[in-house]
Amino acid sequence: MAETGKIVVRFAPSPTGYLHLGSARTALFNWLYARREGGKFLLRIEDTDKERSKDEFLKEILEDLKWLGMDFDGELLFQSKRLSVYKEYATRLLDKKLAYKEGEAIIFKVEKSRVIKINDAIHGEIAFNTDEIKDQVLIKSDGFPAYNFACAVDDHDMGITLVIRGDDHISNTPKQILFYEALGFKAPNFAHMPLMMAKDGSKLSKRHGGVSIAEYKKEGYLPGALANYLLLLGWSPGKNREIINLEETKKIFKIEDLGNVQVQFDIDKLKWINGEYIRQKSAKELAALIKNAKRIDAGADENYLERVVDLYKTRFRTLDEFANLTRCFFGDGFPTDAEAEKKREKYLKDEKTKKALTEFTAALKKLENFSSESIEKACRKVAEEYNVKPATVIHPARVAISGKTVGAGLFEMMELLGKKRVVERLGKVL
RNA sequence: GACCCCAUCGUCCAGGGGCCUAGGACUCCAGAUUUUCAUUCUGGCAACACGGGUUCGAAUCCCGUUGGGGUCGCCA
Repeated sequence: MAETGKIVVRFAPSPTGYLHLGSARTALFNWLYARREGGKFLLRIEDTDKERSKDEFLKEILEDLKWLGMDFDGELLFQSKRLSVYKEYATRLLDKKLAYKEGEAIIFKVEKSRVIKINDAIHGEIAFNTDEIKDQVLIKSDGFPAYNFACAVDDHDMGITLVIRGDDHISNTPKQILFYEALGFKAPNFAHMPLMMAKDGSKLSKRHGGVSIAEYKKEGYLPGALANYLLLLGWSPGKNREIINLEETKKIFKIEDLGNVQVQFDIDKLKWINGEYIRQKSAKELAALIKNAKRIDAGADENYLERVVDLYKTRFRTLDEFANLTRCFFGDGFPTDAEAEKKREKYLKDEKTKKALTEFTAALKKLENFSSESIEKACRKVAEEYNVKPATVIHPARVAISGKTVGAGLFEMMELLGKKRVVERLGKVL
């Protein structure tokens, strides 16, 4: 199967769960390495756990990889379809007396007091004494191969030249090397990447919020931004650069540049990067994304949606944030924040302010050209008449029309909402 | 516990013997702009884990300690 002289790497998920942030990062570095070296990026499905493997997980994993921007070469390889291959190799070891049977299972006999050395591309030399390694199951009683055996056999058969995987596999490596030796195969090279932990240094888990790529997709993170962030964990483009896309990265990525230090996932930085990517996109592109993801209920007019996006472009870092921020533009059922309501009431307790706002509302009603410019003119005029700062009118007005104390410029918001809705909403609080 | 990996601001990354009174980014704080928020701009807080060596000189090399992490399944 293997072409000589060519770089071949693989990503080998087991379809027993969704694609995890950590696995996605591993996949990304594999993909980058393959693309940079002009090699192949293969996908192998490790579905030897009959109970836990599910089609829906596989489907989602494939979808998420694609979403993040990775493509793979060749056919998918399913371990569950290669049972006879593993059995044959195991039988070979049985014949050579390197393994023995225990019931239906086939067990590999580990020779004691040997030193197995790995030359890891990230960690350098790592040595193990085989005294630390127990005899290894090759074929389980159910006829399925054990993980390490299937992994070694497949990496060989697929012609893998470099295995890039997490540090949690370091201790599996000497076992696999033993299998390569016994089978008479040349072992691939290895690169073990330090693991990703939660922000507090503990294991990345559900309690720390999202761990699956699907969740970030759902919350409205952009794939390029997520990939960019993951890239920065253990790698750097240099020159103090932070924002870099996959296209550019695949031209400069080198496996030697991978860090050997454990990293922590920081949602704040991800959000910042996502915000950067959002600001790079046009309102049109963002509107399309928002529409596709059904982020807003109303079947809003495209042009209108684009204008809302434009107004809020610097104010949201995820599509979810956009949806929460702009509910008042897509129907009258928007909620009013408790704090905002308090502020509005406080403003309107002042008689002068209330009168000014009433007058402002009346002026708006009479406006023929409901543009932000003329709205602003009207606002300033009223403020002057009542001898109050424009802000005194503006703040309660914003709460009235949007339910929030924060948002875009009031006059632009009003123009976009249109006279009818604005006057109605102001009337309700006066 | 045994074996293995790791150690620069809270986090990510740069720095790999003199260029380091350690640089950038996120976060946080302050200021400017502004109708709020955000954006943008300016400034600030904040780190070489500790102890021994080696060396004229160590964040950088070596050893140890401590700390964190991983693995010890007929899970993958």
